[in-house]
Formats: sequence, structure tokens, C-alpha cells
Amino acid sequence: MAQDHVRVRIGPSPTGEPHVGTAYVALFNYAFARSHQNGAFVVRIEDTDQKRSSAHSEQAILSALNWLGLRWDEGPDVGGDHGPYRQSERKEIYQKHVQQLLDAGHAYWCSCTPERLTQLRQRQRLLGQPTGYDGRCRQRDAAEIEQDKQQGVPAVVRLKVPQEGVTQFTDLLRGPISIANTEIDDQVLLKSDGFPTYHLANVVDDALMKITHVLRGEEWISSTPKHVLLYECLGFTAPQFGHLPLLRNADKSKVSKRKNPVSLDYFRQAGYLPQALLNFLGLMAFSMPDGQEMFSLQEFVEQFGLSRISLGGPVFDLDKLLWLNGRYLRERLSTDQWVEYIQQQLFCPSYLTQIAPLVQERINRSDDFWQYADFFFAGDVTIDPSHYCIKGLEKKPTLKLYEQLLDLIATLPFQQEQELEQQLRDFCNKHQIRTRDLFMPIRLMVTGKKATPPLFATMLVLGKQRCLTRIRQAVQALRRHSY
RNA sequence: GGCCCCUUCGUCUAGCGGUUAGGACGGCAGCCUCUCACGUUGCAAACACGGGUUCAAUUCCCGUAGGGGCUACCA
Repeated sequence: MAQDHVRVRIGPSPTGEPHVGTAYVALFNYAFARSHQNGAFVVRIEDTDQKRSSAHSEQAILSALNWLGLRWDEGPDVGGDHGPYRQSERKEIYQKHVQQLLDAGHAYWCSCTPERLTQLRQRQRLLGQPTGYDGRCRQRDAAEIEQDKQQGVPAVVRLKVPQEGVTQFTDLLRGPISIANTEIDDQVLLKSDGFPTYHLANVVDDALMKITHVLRGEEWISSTPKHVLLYECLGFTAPQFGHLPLLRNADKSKVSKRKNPVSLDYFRQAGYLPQALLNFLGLMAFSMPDGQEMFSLQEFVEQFGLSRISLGGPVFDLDKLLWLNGRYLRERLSTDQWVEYIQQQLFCPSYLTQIAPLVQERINRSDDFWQYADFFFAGDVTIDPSHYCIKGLEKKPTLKLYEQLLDLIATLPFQQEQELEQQLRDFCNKHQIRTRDLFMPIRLMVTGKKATPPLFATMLVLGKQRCLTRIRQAVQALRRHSY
């Protein structure tokens, strides 16, 4: 019996917060699978970057997708016939295929140093040539390679891309796309730590997992020819590719946490309903035949079709999401359901338990609770932007400083109060500002108040995403404000 | 710099050769109303530009411009 059912997958990389882009691509894959007879939707964890991947992040991503109600048929948690579904558990499989490529002469060992590669790229760029590996290690004989290996010289395996010809594929959404092979780099397939790169792992897994259609972000278009070549070299039939337009910031750049809230945890936490967020994502690059803008996942699936996808990169517009969420709140939820939602999402005991000790020691009557705790629940805490000024600092350097602060905070773990405090103190030191001159504005940004529980504990309870969002909002207000 | 992708109101989009270029968010104005919100009615607002093809181009083709992505031992 021929296996011709549609199988699609998403391959989130567990390297941080669950990203709204992941949800967007997941939604379209889900809809594609569900709109076909016996279509399968697979989740595969692409954790080949040892340094950045974490189990915590993987958990957060799966949990966020679950929150949205996108159920998958196969995945690391639910299993399936094509597992394991975590790339870090498939190392031998990749190893085997790398060997196959090596034996067939489609790949070769390369021990060029990062320094040489950097120089090479600089030179190529200067000459207006495509940047890429120059093939120096292509001709090395077995003895040389063996010698390197004995001496423990770090080496990678590269794909031997043909130096002539053109590689073509047909994008499901855009038609034929072709790229000259001279433009294709001898891609690294196996890193020196023994892990595969995305390109190898992805191709091998999609083939072995019998994926029929690859719907992924547009950012992958230019590496698709590499993948096509890899399928050929490995003797696999390539799946069909469709590249979805990228979600954008207001300035049209690829949506990013610097310019937008992008963490699914943020949306959950900020009181967006999963149905509303999903609906909104479904409005990105897609439209219903009848123009309907409010629809369930079920309805989306029923009407879904690749031909209804538009290609301009949609700006992720919070205003419209907000409006849509409002409609769900008042049109789709009964009072009882909303009460339940509030209890679970806003006043859930575990959250209150974090807040209570901070407030308890500074009040005399429990109804003063709000006075010290409102900002733990409020969405918007903006106050007069003049409060965000830093003593003795002009507007421009102040804004710059806040940008750097945002960058710093974005990288902090938000686990321990002392660590957070230390990092922010170091930040002050580095920029030669007195801590009190920075900490009060931060306090006002994240709480809207001068008197609050200790700043760092407060920030931890609020969580990184909310802190970032509030500071970002405050900085924008300050930018518009004249000194 | 090189390669690739994209281009309808500020934003999300409909349109698949002949339309007064439609809807939604946001904006503005009116109505509703004890306030606010909701709701509702109306208004302003777009086919990037230049060549073709065609009786006819927003729609098809080619350029230009603009935007975006990629250019890692990250995905």
C-alpha cells in the first residue's frame, strides 16, 4: 500500500522563549495536514546546537503549542513510528549518512581554521564574489586526513557542491526558483563536535520521517538548493517546499524581540486568549474566501489552501490582535467562563504566592494589597515620561543607554534576585551612572510607581517578557517626549 | 558587496484582463448613553515607477526603484 498521505512537520529549535513565529508556521502546517485525508503533523525538536539548546526551552515550546490547541500526531512527548523526534538523539543516524556521503565522494573532511575562513570571506566580499568555502580541502588524500585525525585537529565534513550547473526547485507558493551552483557554498554538514548542522539533520530527518511537504519560513529559500542537492546525493526523493512569508516588525524587518513582544508566554501571560492569537496568526498572509476575519481553528482548517496565501511579509500589528482578542472576550466567553479564566490565568495561586510575601511586610490592612500589587496585574503602567529621565544625562545618550539595557535584560536568565541585581549594578558601573539614578527610572518603568517592593524581586515576579515590554514602551514614550 | 524573494489604503488583506478597486484594524466625525467601554452610521485613505503584450491592464511579461531574507562549525 503506497504511503501517499500528506506529512508535514515543524522543527522548533529549543533555544529560548517559545516564539510567535513558531506558532505561525505551526498553524499553517497544522492546517495543511488537517485539511488532507489522514494528514500527519509532526513536531521534531531541532536541538543540534548544543551550546544554546535546553530542555527547559523545549518544554516551554511544547507547552505553548499545547496552550494554542495545536495538537501534533508525532513528537518527542507523544512518540510515533518515525522517532526519535529529538535530533540530539539521532546522532548515529546522521553519522551513518555522513559516512555514506563521504564514501560516495559527495562530501569531504575539512580542517580549515575559522581564522582562514573569515579572511577568505572578507577577501571574496571585497572582490564582489559570492562568499563561501574555496574548496581547499576538497583534494586532500586519505593519509593526510588520517594524520589530522590522529593529531586531534578539529575537522568538519562539507558537502561537495558541483561547480557547474544550476539547482532548481519549485516553491509551492512562488513557482520555480533556481540558483547557480557556483552560488552555493560547500555547506558544513557535520560540525567538529560531531553534531550535524541544520541542513544535514533536516534533510535526513525529513526523508526518514517521510515528510511530504516542507512549509517553513521564507528565510530558508536560499538554502533550499543545498537541501535539494543533499536529497539527491543521499538517494532520497525531496519533499515539496513552500516558503511562508516572514512575520515583520512595523519597520518591515523580520519580527524580533527587540521591536515586538514575540514570546508566546508573554501573550499567554498578558491575557490574550489562545483562540484569538491563533485567529490573528491565521490572518497573517491568509484570508478566508468570504473575507471573514473571525474564525475558529476548525474553520481555518476547512478553508485552508495554499492558493489563499499571499506573499507580502505581514506586519505583526498588535492593535488588530488587541481588537480581535476583545471580540473573543466579549463574544465567545460567558461570564462564568471568563471568571474561570481570570481565576486560572490572573489570580492563580502560584502567582499570588510569589507576590504575597513581597506585599505582606509593607501593609497594615489587606485591602491595601492593590496599592502595592496593582502593577503585577496591570497590562499598562505608563506614566509621565519625564520620570524616565536619568539625572545629568541628555536625551540621546539616555535613549541609547536604555537600548543597551534592553539588550542586557534580554540575555539575563531571570532566575535569581542577587544575580539580577549584580548584573544591573555592573551595568551602572560600566556606564558610570549611580545605581540610584538608574534603578528608580527602571522601577517607574516596570511598575509605574515610586514605592514598590524591592525592585529585583519585583522584576523576577513580573518576568522577563513583561519587564522588557514595559521598558520598551517607556523608552518609546520617552523618545516622543521632549526634555 | 553577491545571490534570492517580495511590492493594492498607515497596517492586515479581497481582487485572479473590463470593478464607482471591496472588507477589517487604526484615525476622524455622528448616533446610542449617567461616564467609560461596547455597539452602530458615515468620512478620509491604496494599485511604487517606466516600458511592453492586449480592443482593454491593479491583474500577464520585462526593466527600474523600494523593502526583505540569506550570505556561521545558529537554526
